[in-house]
Formats: sequence, C-alpha cells, structure tokens
Amino acid sequence: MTQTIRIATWNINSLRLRLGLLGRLASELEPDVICLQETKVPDELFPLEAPATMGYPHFAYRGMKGYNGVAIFSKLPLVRLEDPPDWCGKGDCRHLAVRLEAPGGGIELHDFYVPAGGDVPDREANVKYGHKLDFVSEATLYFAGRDELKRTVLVGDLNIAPLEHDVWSHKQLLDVVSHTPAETEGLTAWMATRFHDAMRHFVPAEEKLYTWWSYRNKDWKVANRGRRLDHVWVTPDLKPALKGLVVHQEARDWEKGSDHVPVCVDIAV
DNA sequence: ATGGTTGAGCGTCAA
Repeated sequence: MTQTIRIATWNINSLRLRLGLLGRLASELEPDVICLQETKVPDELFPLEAPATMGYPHFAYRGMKGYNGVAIFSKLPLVRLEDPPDWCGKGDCRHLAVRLEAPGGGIELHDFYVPAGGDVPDREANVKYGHKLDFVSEATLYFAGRDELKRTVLVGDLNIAPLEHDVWSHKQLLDVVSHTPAETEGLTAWMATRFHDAMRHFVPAEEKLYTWWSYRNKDWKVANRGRRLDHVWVTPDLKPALKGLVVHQEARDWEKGSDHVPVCVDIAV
C-alpha cells in the first residue's frame, strides 16, 4: 500500500516573523510534510501551538538564539532520530532527521541547513568557507558509511548551486561562494554517496532552475539572477516513486517574503 | 571593486 505524499522544503528566514506565510504555504500547496531552515528561534521560544493550528499535529524542531535552526511539520506520525553526528562539533542546529510513518513503511527524512560560507572563497582568508567545505565533507563521509540506506529523502538549503544552469551565469559565479568548483565538487560527491537529484529528475540540466533570489536586487523578477540553493534528494529505490515537482516561484513576491521559495516533491510512499 | 537588503535583537553578526 502506498500513497503519494508531498514533501516541502523552505528556508523561511525566521519562523516567528513568517508564521502567516507558512500558513499560506500550507493552504495553497497542501504539503504533507514541511521541512524548514533558518527558523531563527531558540527551542524555549518555539511556537508550540502553530503546527497543529496549520494542520500538522506531528513536529520536531531544533533551534538556537539568533541564527540557524531547523524544524519539520508533518501530517504523518514521525519519530525523531537522535543518531546523526554533530557536524564539525559545533552543535549549531543545522540538521534534523526523523522517521516518517508512511503507508508503505518508514521513510527516513533529513532536513539540512548547510553553512552559507561567507563572502571570500578561500579557506585561509575566511574560516566560514572552510567550515562549509568541512561540513559537506563530513556529511559525505557519514552517508558513504551508512549501509543499506533505503527509503530516504534528504532536503534542505544546501547553499550550493551545483550545475551550470543552477545559476544565472556560470562564468560570472565561478568565484562566488555557492558555485565555486570546490563547493560544487563537494556537493556532487555527497550526492553520489547515495542519492538521486529529485528536482533535476523533472527539469533537464540544460534548463535554468532557481530557488533563491537575493534581497539585494530591487526587481528580482526582471534581473532574474537566481540560484538553485535548495535541494531534494532521494535514494535510488525511491526514483520510480517520484511523481511531481513544484518550485513555488510566486512566493518570492509574497509580502515580506523569504529570499528562498518553497520547493515541493510528490513521492508515492 | 563595491554596494545593495533582511533578520535577530541590541553588539553587530550572519546571510
């Protein structure tokens, strides 16, 4: 027995500020599961009543003061997985993993917020860039070491646009953090440990595909200088289960919106 | 090469 469920991922850039927009995402796109990044809310201030109010009785969250933070809202029952490593030993709330109780059996779901990496693409000059590369390397080793990984979905703001057409200008962004060769090679190696790119499953690599447009651009739609920083990956056993993709570009025009837009993938699980 | 904008929460830091 399977059922097609919709999993959304969204860098919300403050959960408390955008609770209304999250409700709008819930009612307009009706995801069964919503994975959030940059919730920017410490656990003691998490709005505990919000998930159920929006129709998500099951949820998990991991936040800290000021920065980072991840959360998962779900219509399906879930169990939080406590095993994954503390990436780079920082305890900085960039990863949450759960097991979803889907009709066809358990689904392992990982919600990641990879470090942005600062401005200068040089390990020596910029420790944030080194942290980003180390985070990706650690994640690669972790998933490479997982035996028998099946029925697993990995989503999140991975802060890297790996393909030429994941950015508005491949040439102009080769030295810009998010699209440097060290980052794109690192992300490709991570994905190659286990995963299939569920977004590019639906959109050919030759077509432009973006999920983020900078706040620093007056008219984001006219300039259209976007990047695909948000991702959905699945293990190969779920490849035949992929049913659809929605990149909700309209959300970039929502009043006081995030600079990232929600991405949904429909999977028969 | 630079500046442009946003959020958390009060200093600037992070993105």
